[in-house]
Amino acid sequence: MSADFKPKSDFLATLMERGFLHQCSDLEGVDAKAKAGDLIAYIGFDCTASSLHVGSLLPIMMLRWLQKTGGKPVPLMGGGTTRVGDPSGKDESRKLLTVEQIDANKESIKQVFGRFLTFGPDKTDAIMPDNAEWLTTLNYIEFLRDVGRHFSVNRMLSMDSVRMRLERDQELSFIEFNYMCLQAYDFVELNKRYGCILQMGGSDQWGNIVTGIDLGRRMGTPQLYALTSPLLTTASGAKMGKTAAGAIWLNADMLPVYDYWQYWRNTEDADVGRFLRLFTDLPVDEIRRLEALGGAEINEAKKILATEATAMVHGRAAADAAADTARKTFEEGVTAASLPTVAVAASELSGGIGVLTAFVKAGLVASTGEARRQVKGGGLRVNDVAVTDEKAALTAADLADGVVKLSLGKKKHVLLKPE
RNA sequence: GGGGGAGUGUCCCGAGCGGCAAAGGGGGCGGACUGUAAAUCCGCUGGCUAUGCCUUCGUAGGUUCGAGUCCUACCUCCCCCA
Repeated sequence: MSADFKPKSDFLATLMERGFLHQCSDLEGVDAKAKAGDLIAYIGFDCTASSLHVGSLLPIMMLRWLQKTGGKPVPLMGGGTTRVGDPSGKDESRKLLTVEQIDANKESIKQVFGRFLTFGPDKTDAIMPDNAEWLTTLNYIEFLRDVGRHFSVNRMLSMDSVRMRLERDQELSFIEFNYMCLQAYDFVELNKRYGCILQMGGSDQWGNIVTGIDLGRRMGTPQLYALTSPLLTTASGAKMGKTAAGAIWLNADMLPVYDYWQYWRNTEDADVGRFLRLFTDLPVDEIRRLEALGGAEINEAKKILATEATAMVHGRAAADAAADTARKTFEEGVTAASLPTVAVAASELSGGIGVLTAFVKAGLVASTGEARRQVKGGGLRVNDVAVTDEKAALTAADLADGVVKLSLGKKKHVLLKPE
């Protein structure tokens, strides 16, 4: 887009320099607001799971930079919209979450934001409203009269998200058609309540955000703005944050810190520079130096990426510990006590556990059948010795320093600890 | 309302004469090669108390020694006509 635009504000300068900017409704308008120091911006987050995952990291980082450059970040919890259920996944028979589940998820998600943003009562302190506050009390008739009349169905039909569905003859439910109305209304409500003038989000949110701006104009808010970030994929085209083992969760109780560190450590060469810019606070000059490293030296950059990104979510100490565990495990071949640990009953171990079962217990494989196949392929190791006999049993004799080290492939290790 | 078509291995796409744990991809996982990368090559990709047993092809019945495959009803989606 406007590559020739020269931002005057630190906020936009940072976003552009680090690769966060995909589209903006009015660069100069946002720039002026940011420069003046009264930019209040929000991003909405779903409460469908009890943790956010790596996919949400990019928007969170945008809020972080906003705060660092003098703006006020507003992460909005979708407590209300989640009750309706985002219908975008096509024939995903979406199970409606109970209100209790949503509230529990919300509480769990909140913790993560504390790592990235400073909350409080001051001007640039973050606040975290929940759209349930205003959505759940809406009256249908009133909503139609006050808000619904401002929506032009003609215009909504012309929007990409809708048009593509219609052109492909795919089902578009009424509720989904309404989703953008609710989101647009959020924007207006946040403006009235908190003076929020900018909504950010992924590039897929563009249409919804612009609809909010439009609604705002009709309902008499000041000029509102939209800003989106690019859709993130790895250099090989895979979606960020999903692996076969599951999503890369941000909460430590859903994914061990060590595994989180490993996720970043295994970044593809071609992504290192981009990810350093997006997911760490390192100065851009430093990143330029790191991404220029060639051959095996790029691994140093990956370790820095992993540690910095992990420190952001889990704290510096935990990140250093993960880095240290990795160094011992991979570079020195030593069993580090801080590898992810799974407890087993001591009595069970003394009686002997089948190797296959042990690997299932450790969570390294999903079933004994899979374990069996991995044995055939030479993928399982106990205390760094390949498993060849699937009928073998683990006993107390296999304990080394009080634990049994189980490995799947070269990278995944779990310690089995009797208790 | 009438006519036509479709729903397959719980990641996705997709073949499937009445003998089917079900072709082929993609994705994923393991192995080799490397640098814990990419690319490439090879293997695996329903479950279990495992030379056998159990569960899978929209749902429920039926025909048959035997049904993903044939019949009936129902559900959902798509197309054409009204």
